[in-house]
Amino acid sequence: MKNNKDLPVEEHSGPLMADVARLAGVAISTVSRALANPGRVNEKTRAKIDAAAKHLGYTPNAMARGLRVGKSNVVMIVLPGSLYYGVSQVIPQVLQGINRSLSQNGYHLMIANLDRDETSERHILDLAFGGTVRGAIILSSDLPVDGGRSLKDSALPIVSLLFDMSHAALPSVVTNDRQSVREATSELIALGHKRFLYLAGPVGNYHDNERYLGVLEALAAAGLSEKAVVRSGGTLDYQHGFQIGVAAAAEFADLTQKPTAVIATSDDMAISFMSCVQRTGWKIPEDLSIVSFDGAPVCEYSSPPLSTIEQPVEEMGQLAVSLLMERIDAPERGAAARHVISSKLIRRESFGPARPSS
Amino acid sequence: MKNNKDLPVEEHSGPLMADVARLAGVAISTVSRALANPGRVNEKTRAKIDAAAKHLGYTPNAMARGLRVGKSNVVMIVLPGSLYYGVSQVIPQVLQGINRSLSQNGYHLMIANLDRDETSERHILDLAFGGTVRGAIILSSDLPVDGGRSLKDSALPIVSLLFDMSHAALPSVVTNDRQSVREATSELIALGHKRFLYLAGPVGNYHDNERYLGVLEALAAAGLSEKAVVRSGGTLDYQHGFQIGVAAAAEFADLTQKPTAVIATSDDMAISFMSCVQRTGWKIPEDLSIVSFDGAPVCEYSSPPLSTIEQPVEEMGQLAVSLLMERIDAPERGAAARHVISSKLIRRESFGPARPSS
DNA sequence: AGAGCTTTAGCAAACGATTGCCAAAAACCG
DNA sequence: CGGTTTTTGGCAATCGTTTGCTAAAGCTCT
Repeated sequence: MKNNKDLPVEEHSGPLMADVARLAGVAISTVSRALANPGRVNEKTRAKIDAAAKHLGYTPNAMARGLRVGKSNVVMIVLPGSLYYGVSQVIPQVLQGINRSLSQNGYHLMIANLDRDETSERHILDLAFGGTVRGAIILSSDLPVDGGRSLKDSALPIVSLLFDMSHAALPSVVTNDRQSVREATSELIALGHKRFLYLAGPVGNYHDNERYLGVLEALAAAGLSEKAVVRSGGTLDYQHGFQIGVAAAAEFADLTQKPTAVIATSDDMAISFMSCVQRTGWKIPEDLSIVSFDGAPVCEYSSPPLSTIEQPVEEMGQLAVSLLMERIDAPERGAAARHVISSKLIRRESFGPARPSS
Repeated sequence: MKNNKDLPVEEHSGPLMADVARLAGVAISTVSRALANPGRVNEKTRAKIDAAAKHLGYTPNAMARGLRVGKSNVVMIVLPGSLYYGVSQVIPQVLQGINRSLSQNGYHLMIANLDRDETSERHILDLAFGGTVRGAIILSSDLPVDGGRSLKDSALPIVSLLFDMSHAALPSVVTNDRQSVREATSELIALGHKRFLYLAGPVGNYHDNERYLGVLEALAAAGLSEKAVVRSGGTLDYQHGFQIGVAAAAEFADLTQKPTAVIATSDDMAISFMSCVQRTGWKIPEDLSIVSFDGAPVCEYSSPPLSTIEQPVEEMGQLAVSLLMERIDAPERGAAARHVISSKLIRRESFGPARPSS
């Protein structure tokens, strides 16, 4: 390395710990201890050091510390490929809940990905194995894989949010999708509805499974056949939320026996569905009742206001973080509990009694 | 440091560069060169090294590299306090555009903040001054400050997105808000509208300023007085988008001279406003025309479908990233251009000719 | 004042990679 | 085969912090 002492001044980052030590008139190791472990140093010198640090605008170099102690203060969040995946409208709230909790614990939030292509997978694993992140919160049912590496094999503390991955030894924070949908369906049945249209999410998706099962359970409990529900869609990803609703409306128009109630698995599809069928003369809720899922704020202002099952995503994010903190502090793989937070139906004008005629 | 050679095996992270070197039968420095600068090493040995690295699942430690070379591969995004700030619906798209471009350039995306309290400010500055991030994209008109430190003073390459901060020497990527609103307003005037209601964002907000000026310019160009427009709201933050619309609808109900056209500065407020005034018997667009701003996908499915001015946020994000990359490569403070990307009005059923009666 | 205590200085070895340097080895060429 | 070029090996310093250690210093208390 070329000795560049001859240069006028090095365009370095900022003041170093050594600078603080010099200014405070103490040893560099004392500065380190004062900053990291305030208890182990005399109050007076600690104050002196603090003052010096503040005066210089000193900020410890995170990479140097991270390298030394072998851990970082960053947590990454892994998203599913399609941003919308069923909670489109609530992503910002999820992030907010997570970020707030992380901040309180002194961590930073890194977005590992938004797409889920090969490049992204590699990036995610680089973050995990390159020591950049200390933990991960994953909102997806499949763990990233690239080349020989897999997130599953990393020693990284991970918790799953919105998807139940307790079977894969990941602590999971989920809502009681199935039960909520069952209750909503039962409520529709009690209102006299006997034929249903179910607007599906992508086939095989965890949330679609759960929610559809909820419908079936309610039918069974009421002594109705599975034939009482028509499944629509399932070929499109949640990403195309609005398109699903449009397609479903076309499908609805072709049905000879019209259902009297619709259960949608996301607000987006419910909104576009309503818009389309209303345009063809159907009245909601007089002709057709609708209930959907997500709890997007906009539902309150659709016409008619849309009943939706709201997930307390912010609370869920916070819980996910605190579980992650536990795993970081006590990295016991194994005991992966499934934490259920109740979602709840918000009743609005989009549903009512079934028409006597049908 | 205690010598712990007696411990069975160290729960280290993973394989080191030294392990790769050993397996490939080459020197550690050769491995480093092969990985970082593939050109400077024989193709055959490079292949051997690659194979060894892949076999071990080797991932270079980002913090060690970062410490050594004095730079990281992380870019942070600084958000305004309220998540919604006028582009609520499009935050995910913005992030997506930014993240995709960053990935292509080998960078990772860190969310510096979602709130904007004191803790967040400190975190942001820690990231900036602690060497964690290599650059920043800021979506806010005020730069973080904490204690003695200010983002302004950091040597960090920064670009501003959505807000024009070229006056503060930050390259900025913005839309032509004012012009778009002016054109939309002119279009309404051409349709015979003479009295307007303007649904304002927070007073003093850059976007609110620009958009309101657009309205005024259109009025002036048509020879109309400024009195032709009633300003509503301005006390609530964009965060409360829907509430602004609700409040504005109440205000609208009290007006003795009803406007025939409404210009809203965000889709959220337009949607809730429509919902409320429709409930009191007003017909849109027969009685009242509405145009809003943001280009949220949901507008296509409101009733009636809402005309809105769409901002190409993904494209803007990409441009912001490429500007940032330039700044990183050639850190010339100064020449801070303002890059304008055109937004455009999407015409839907929410507006039409003014009623002759008024 | 000396014993017993807490606090600090100073030293040095990490953490895991990058990089300049020079010599050794290998490959290439006529 | 000698000479030239390309490629490697080894060494050592470096990035900025943490941390264990020992010894020195400061303090309190009898």
